[in-house]
Amino acid sequence: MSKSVTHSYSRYSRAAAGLLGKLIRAARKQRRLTAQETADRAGISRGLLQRIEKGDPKCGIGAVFEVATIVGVQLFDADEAALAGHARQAEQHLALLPKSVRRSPRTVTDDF
Amino acid sequence: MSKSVTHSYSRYSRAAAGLLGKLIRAARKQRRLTAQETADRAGISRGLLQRIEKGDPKCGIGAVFEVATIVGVQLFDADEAALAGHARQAEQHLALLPKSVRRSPRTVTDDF
DNA sequence: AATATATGGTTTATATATAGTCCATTAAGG
DNA sequence: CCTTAATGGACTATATATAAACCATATATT
Repeated sequence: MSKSVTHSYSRYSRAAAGLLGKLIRAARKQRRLTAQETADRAGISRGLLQRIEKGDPKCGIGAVFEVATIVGVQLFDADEAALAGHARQAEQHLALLPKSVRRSPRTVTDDF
Repeated sequence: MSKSVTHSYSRYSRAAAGLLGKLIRAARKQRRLTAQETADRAGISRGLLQRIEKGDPKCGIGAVFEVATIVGVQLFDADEAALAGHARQAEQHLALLPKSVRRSPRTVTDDF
């Protein structure tokens, strides 16, 4: 038990995770899906689903997205086709940028 | 090494995680942020940032959202205020739904 | 009201994510 | 070019997420 670092997240991140959890829970209820059934379909445990719906930031993003998909919460406002399009666009954008960022010698613009 | 279950995610979930990673990476380059610097600001390791940008579904959603916020990728199209609004709305919606879903007695509609 | 079931919250054991190194490669900028 | 830094990819130790089983409570349905 050397030293737990207890990472803390920004208010926004916590709010985002919490919101997503609430949306998922609302969507699940709307579809009248049992927690157990939803967890089974997602291939996760009921306990993990509880934490996801509670907005626990330590849940794997894959599990969260999986559940979101199952209960019908759309990420990015998109269907899979649009998803692919976005990905392509993101990649093209990347191609135009330098492959590695190099900081300017003078101390960086780290303004607060 | 008893038995790794190797959970598999749906195509959509994987696509979503992958897209988010690409968006994050593109945004980081646009802002000319070093991987190390970004990781430092997010309070995570550079290795984890790499996995996030690669779209690894096992990354914690809190870490992903934190990085997304830092590099300026907006989730849910919203600022923090709108986030709170969404949360309120989701909660109100929940209030209207039964607190526990009950499956109809006849075998469930589990059609494949 | 009675009954059956969904949910919330524990606990424990195990798998695995993460941090923190390391090294090799690449590419930016002088 | 040459130098310096950023990146990608391994590897290890440790913290922790997850599954599974459990119990108590609340709630739906008869």
